[in-house]
Amino acid sequence: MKNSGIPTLPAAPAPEPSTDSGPSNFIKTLIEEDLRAGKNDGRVATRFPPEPNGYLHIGHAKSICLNFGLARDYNGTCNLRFDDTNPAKENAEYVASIQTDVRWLGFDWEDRVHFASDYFEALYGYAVALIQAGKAYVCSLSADQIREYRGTLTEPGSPSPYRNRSIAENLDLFTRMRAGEFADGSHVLRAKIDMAAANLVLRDPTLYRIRRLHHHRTADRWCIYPMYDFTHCLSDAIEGITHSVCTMEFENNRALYDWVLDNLEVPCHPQQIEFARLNLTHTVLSKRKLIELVEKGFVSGWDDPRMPTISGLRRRGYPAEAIRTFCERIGVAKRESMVDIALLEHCVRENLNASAPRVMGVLRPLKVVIDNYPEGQVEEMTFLNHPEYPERGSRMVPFSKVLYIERDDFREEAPRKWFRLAPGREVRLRYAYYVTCVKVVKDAAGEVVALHCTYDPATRGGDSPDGRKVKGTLHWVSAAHALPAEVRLYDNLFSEADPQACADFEACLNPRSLETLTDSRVEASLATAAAGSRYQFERQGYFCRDLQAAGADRLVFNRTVGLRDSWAKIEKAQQRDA
RNA sequence: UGGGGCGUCGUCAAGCGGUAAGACACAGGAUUUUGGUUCCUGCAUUCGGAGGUUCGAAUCCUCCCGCCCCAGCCA
Repeated sequence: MKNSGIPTLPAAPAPEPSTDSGPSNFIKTLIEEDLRAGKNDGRVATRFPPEPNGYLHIGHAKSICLNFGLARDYNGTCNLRFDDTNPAKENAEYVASIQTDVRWLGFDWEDRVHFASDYFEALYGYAVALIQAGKAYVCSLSADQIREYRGTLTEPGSPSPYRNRSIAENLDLFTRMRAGEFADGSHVLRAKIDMAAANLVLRDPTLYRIRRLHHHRTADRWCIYPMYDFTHCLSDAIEGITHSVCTMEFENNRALYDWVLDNLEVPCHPQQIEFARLNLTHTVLSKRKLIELVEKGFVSGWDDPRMPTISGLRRRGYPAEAIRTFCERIGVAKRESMVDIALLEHCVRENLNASAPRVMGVLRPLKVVIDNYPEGQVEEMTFLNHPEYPERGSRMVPFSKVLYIERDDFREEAPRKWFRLAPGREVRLRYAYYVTCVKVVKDAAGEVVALHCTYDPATRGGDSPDGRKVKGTLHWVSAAHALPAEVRLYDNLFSEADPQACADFEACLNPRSLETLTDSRVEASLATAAAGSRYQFERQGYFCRDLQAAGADRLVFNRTVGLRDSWAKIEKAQQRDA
């Protein structure tokens, strides 16, 4: 620092702890306490345990960022584990998509992909051990009867008539369950805990059920499948997980998680910690609802750019880094919350503003003829790829007599504070010339079909030597040089902030969530845009070349998110005041 | 009328007995060849409510109120 002669300031305060691991939260606090107490030999091991029964969404991203983030922050590990104990709902397509999505989000499980189904044999052994300890029994009540015996929230349950079968009989029955001697649903294995427990989860929970279903990994080797509560805690213990992070709805299940581990000889006893799942305005994040949107055709598929799925957001053009930033900013706590989707969009704009090259795209073209521009002349104008970073270079864009500008940039009758084009008004064409509107051409229906302007040759590049100021700057494209493109404008899937609260959630769907523009024009440099590459169409928003349509004969761009639009706000306020 | 959890700005969220961080949103203003970006400024005398303890309470105690989860052979 140069000596400015300014008196020395008091010593600077100690630097804040490094922030690159993100803000703290109650889980980090807890882990730090464990570390200080020397628990788990200072080891931190987490896991992300999806059930492969659907595509991952932004809510899962919160959990992924949390679990992998914890491992990163404390020099630990995070496993990817598929909780695949219910073959009725799970399949290999989901397994594949989940791996793609976690990787795309930027996380690496190295060689630690696991499947609960890999533990089926071990789990069976644990079940046998429980039976031998007199802590589990085969129950031959029907599902309906089990429910009746369970009691209610306020009344205790009553013991199953099979509760006191001998260990030998239980062992025999359980062996035969595995051997396929019994029909589906005829018997289950239950833990013998307490039918009067205030926590319903502890009223002799089912551990195994008979299901003759083909499993995507174990094929037809098993006809009995373990339940979540039995599987999850043991899988955690087998993998040496230290902190088993899950969402709040599993809080009641923690008692059972602990019971199983306390009543079996296991390598370790991980700690289950619950946090609140993410809710986002104007969308739904329940797998059931998401599946419904796909199956009823309200969207084109799991990766429809309107979907809150990772694959949808990816196709929409959301950078993985922006999603990670979002997950960091929303924090981690236990209270139920509803995050404004505006925060997600903010993170996306913030990321794209810095990274996306600027480009010209006219969404709804309006023809403009420059009357005093020489017929047949073409000038190459210099456009900056990113005005804030001149080092990112520039490119040449052709200018000619016939151009397209945005329809929205012209008004026959200029409202108050209108900076854009109107009859007699002068504006700047970005990086080109000042032009003045001298004539409006309409068709028989009175629709404006073209504009005639004059240009000021002295303003080449967009600056006027006489210091004359112009308030509006418009983007444009040369009619003869631009490329036709299809542009898809996306908006919130639901018009209501909380679609869950809608009596009929289908009625809350936003009818304008997708608008397809088939006659847009983009600058020629976009011809070679890679699938998935992102640009800012100046003054419009951020767009991404569609992943699916990239191979087609025409250019297709998806609007990731629009730019903030303060003119829209001004106009809205004017209408309100009127 | 059972058990578990949660109530701090419009929305998230710090705070852990010493006198309410931050972000988004919103509202002003400055700069601007994107009405973008950036930059200033404003935005909870009060922490669900009522009592109490204390020199001092969002933080401790008591009672009350509200919201969420649990009665799958789902996860």
